Amino acid sequence: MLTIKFIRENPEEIISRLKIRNMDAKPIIDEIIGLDEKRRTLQSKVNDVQAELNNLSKQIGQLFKEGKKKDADKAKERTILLKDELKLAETDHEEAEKKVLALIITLPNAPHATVPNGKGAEDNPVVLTGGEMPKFDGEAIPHWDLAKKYDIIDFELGNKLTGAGFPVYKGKGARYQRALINFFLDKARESGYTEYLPPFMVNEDSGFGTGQLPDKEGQMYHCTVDNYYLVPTAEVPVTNIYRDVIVDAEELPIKMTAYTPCFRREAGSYGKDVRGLNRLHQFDKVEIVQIEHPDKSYDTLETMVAHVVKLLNQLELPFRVIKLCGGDMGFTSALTYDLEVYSAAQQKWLEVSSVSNFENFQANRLKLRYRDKIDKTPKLAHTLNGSALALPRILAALLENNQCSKGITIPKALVSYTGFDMID
RNA sequence: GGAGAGAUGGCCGAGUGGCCGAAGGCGCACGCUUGGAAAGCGUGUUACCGCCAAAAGCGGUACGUGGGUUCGAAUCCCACUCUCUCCGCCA
Repeated sequence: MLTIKFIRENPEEIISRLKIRNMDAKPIIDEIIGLDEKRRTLQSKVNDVQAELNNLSKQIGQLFKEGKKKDADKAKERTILLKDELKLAETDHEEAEKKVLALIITLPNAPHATVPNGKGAEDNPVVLTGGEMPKFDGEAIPHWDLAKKYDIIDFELGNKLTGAGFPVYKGKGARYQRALINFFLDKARESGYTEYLPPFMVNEDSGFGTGQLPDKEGQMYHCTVDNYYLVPTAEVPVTNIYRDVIVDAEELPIKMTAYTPCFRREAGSYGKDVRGLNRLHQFDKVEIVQIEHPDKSYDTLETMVAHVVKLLNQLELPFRVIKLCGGDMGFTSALTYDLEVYSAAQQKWLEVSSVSNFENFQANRLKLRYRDKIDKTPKLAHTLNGSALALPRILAALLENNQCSKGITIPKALVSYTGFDMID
């Protein structure tokens, strides 16, 4: 959520930055500013009446004490008038406030000035590539067939137990998952992130804090009996640790990592893209989250991307980093890098990580602030997060790219985690 | 699931209708003291919103949440939420 103060003070900047999202925000910004002005006028009115009322009440108490009942009764009559006036002004004020909020909440985050223009995924520029493309003599087998051949992932069994999109990992498949989770958590810890193991369900306040609610509840599984939501990403519980918190500026940056399963209803998903591990209702992911000083958040974003790049190098996967254009960015982000790995058998790039700076968009909802020694008033912090990494598509690429006549090899960096160097 | 207790500032905790944004303590900051520290003494220390170009200042709001009674509510009434304790069940 953008702050009303920033909108009020920098309307032109907001409008031009939202233009990067191909959005003409002028009408709505104008409306917000107009309503906010009205709101402030009404607040002054409310304040004045309330002040007079407070004064009168004090006087009445005093008069009673002095036994001047007549004067007190006279003052009481005046308060009756004032109370009506107050009620009216309050109602109007509340209404204006609600309208402002309702409009602001529809505004996506303002993209960073360096976000490229573009309509959709095809316009995202590649900013970095790395790793070696796999070469095969014959046809590479897609991972869903490999999974069956080596009996490591059972999709049909998942259908039986739950439904589509809930695969069952088995034997070396299950161990491979566990190895990857441990590997990712260890690497994050080595980079200075504190490991958390958060709840896998969150309440409504947490859903609102990171921006999943109120609009996107359809994407989360909802336990209606208790009104809890299954986490769609560790970002939600981990970032919400700092909801309603004021931290000392010296504590920044705060670096956290967590593994959680992620649950997504993914209402709109189609056809061949959802085969195998490409799109699931439940998947595993290690997330990295940082809370940072506004002056440093963009440098920090780069270090987070570098961390993920390092992981992909260690996994020996061919990858590319793309910068999302305005038309392809998420609602809450100011700047996002996606990291993709190349899948040999599917012959396409698969998104395995998304690293974003949200600036103060989440912090404003979370009321996550920092305080520095010089200027004592708390200010909104910046939040960032990224996948490091999401497992299923990584596993898909690892299976497909490392297949050979004898089986599927395991990257060197992982062998000490898996306890085996070949799936056969 | 059953019974009971409770929710006040960064923390502990007092406050049962006005003098309470809230005693006292802890913590924190600054100063004095000291060779240095501790102790001691003194001063200060909530957040949000509005007015103001800004600072100062002024006004308003907030004692779990929402409503009600009253000229006036932390305090009385109603509803809700959450927490804790005991019993039951259970990994």
